Amino acid sequence: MFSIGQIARRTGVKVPTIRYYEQMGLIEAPERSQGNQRRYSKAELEQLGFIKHARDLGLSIDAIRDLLRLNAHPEMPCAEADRIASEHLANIRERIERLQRLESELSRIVKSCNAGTVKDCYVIRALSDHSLCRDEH
Amino acid sequence: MFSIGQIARRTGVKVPTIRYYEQMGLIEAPERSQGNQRRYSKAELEQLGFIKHARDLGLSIDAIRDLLRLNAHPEMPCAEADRIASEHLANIRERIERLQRLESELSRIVKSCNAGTVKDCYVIRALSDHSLCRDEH
DNA sequence: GTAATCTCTCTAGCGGCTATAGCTTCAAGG
DNA sequence: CCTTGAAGCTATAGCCGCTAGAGAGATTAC
Ligand SMILES: [Zn+2]
Ligand SMILES: [Zn+2]
Ligand SMILES: [Zn+2]
Ligand SMILES: [Zn+2]
Repeated sequence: MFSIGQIARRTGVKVPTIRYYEQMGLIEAPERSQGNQRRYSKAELEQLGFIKHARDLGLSIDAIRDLLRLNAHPEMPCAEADRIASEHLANIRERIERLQRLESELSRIVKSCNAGTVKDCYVIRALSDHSLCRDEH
Repeated sequence: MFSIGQIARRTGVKVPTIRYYEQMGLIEAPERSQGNQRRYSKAELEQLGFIKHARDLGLSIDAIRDLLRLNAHPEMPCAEADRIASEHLANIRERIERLQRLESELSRIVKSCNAGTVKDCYVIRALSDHSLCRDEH
């Protein structure tokens, strides 16, 4: 049996975050000690590790809840899990593309300023006028 | 003189967002009509366009506030504006790198599942075990 | 004059935590 | 057994950048 602090240290998830996950229904309310403190089993520790890793990979709480439900039914087909992961991947790719458009626009803007006064600053001018931009964002 | 709805349509910034920007100190409280409705000048319309463009480029409210203050002092050196833009660019580059690491990890994971049952699903296994990952995230 | 459309303020909610306050419980040392 | 200090408890509020809704009043077009 582990205290909340112990599983926090072992998984790298902070104590208030663990309580938050419980509230959000990611983890079941665990057993309690006589003095009402949370006591976790090894299985619960591992589940929290799963959640941590999924969060580190950028999955949302909702997506993780669905994945945990699937994980509890090992004989079901995994198509749903694969779909969640693929959708997340597509989402990440979109974000990368958007950020790359911003990156190219911003690096052009930053390079174009020859550091004079605000009145002549290309950064300021570019912000005032989207038509100076190369593409959309 | 423009109503809030008119500048919303012209700039593409939604009405509640304009009020929010006012509350956040990005734009001054404008004149009011006899019936207490906001009335904007052309200069204020343009300033909102500046804000919209800066937001579209991903700048934070705080950064935009600073840029607007600089914009009001055309004779000052623009080093500060350039610094804000460069910092933001660096920040975007970091986010791109992080997302690219996630992308490569996730695309590997998604590709590795041969769509069987949950018990054998590589997506689920990879989430349970970070040591299956190629790099950190 | 009336109806339709804006606009007003105020409040609450989103996601994913994080921080604080004021309390209780636990574990270790004497 | 008792004390002390760390750790845990609940409840509440705050972060960012909006967005949504309620219930009221203002404006505009016909
Ligand atoms: Zn400059
Ligand atoms: Zn632009
Ligand atoms: Zn699978
Ligand atoms: Zn990993």
